[in-house]
Amino acid sequence: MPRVSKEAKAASHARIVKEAARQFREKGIEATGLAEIMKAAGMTHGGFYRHFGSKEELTAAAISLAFDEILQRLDDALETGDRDSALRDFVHMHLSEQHVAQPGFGCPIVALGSEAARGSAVEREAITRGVDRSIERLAEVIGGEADEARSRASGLLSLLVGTVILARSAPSRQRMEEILLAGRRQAFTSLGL
Amino acid sequence: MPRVSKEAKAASHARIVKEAARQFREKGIEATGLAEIMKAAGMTHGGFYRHFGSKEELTAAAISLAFDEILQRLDDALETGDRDSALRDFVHMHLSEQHVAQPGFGCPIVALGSEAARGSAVEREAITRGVDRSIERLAEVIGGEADEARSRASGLLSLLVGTVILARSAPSRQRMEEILLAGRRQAFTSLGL
DNA sequence: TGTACATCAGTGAACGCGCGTTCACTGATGTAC
DNA sequence: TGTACATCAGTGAACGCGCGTTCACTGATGTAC
Repeated sequence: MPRVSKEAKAASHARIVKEAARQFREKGIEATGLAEIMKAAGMTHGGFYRHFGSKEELTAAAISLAFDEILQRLDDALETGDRDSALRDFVHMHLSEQHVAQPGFGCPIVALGSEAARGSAVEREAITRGVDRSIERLAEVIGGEADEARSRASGLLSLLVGTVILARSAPSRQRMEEILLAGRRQAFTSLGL
Repeated sequence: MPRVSKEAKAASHARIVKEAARQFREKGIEATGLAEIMKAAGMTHGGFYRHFGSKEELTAAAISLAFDEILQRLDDALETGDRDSALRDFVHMHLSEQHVAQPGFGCPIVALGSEAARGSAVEREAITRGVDRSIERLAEVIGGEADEARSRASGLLSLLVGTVILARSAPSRQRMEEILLAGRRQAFTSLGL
């Protein structure tokens, strides 16, 4: 069948990164094989190295994509409402049962933070960069004096990340809801919403 | 050389779990080999199965030990001071540069939460049990009306866990300190300390 | 208390498996004329 | 515009490595008499 057009290659490339971003968040980086990702992208594993030099490189790209997706949601919320309602929506989205149940489409810090921080330089840079972008963007939305805004953004993000990790480790649905509710309460209180 | 006395076996067993608890938190569960753990415990890998039926079993034991250690620190803080100073100490300990720099001796939720939640049933139970114990113990220390105390405990733990994850993903020492400071501020504010 | 024997903690080699990576190959695409 | 040829995206088999697990073996420990 091969070779394939430039456009088809670009589409393949995008599918690989997209599937990687989903599967890494779902099962972890080490636990996900390149063959599984390539299969989900509709190819066999041999072609992988026409797109990436190593699994590490793909991991970095996948982490970056995951941050793009989640920050896009904040921007989307900002377009449909004012600052306060956007922040409220973002908190509700982050601290929802759906987010807890679907790690593959959720926050990369929650799903991959610990693992990526232990990874290679490119992987660490990708998560580091994403955390920095997230705090910066949240601080812009929160507004007010710069240092104060960054501090509140950092505290909010910490709370959101930690709450989802705890919720995913809850022993029952009831406990999970309790943890999410506590996180929402504290988030809204600290934001003054 | 073998066989070895009952006491010596118990000591070996304890060393294996202790080394596992440290190395798993440092490098992750999957990334740590049984041979490395056994070597650090002063043995060769072959003897492992005289102590555990599988790596999963060791993982569960190591996670439980890690929770014992960290909850002990809260109890220690309580013995040397009143409730408020114990909570302050616990927050300062959790949100310190030392904790960020030494995952091997730190919070198992931060280091292993995501990975363990994706693991086998025994691994999930260990992390789940630990999260539950932590919230319960913190709620006791916070005191007051039960549901309110649990909610505050849950929110506090979420914040502590998320802050350390973010701090470990910071791009520089300065950013790390900024994240820790923001976490401390928010923790003390929400506790009214 | 001493002796004979079974047990079993720990050793070190080996097994089997899955994984990341490599490679020869195919044939459609892109390019040079 | 058409033709000849080089390129290279994707295939599928193979390689090498590390890991969890197994196993035959050793010899000190624990036990039964």
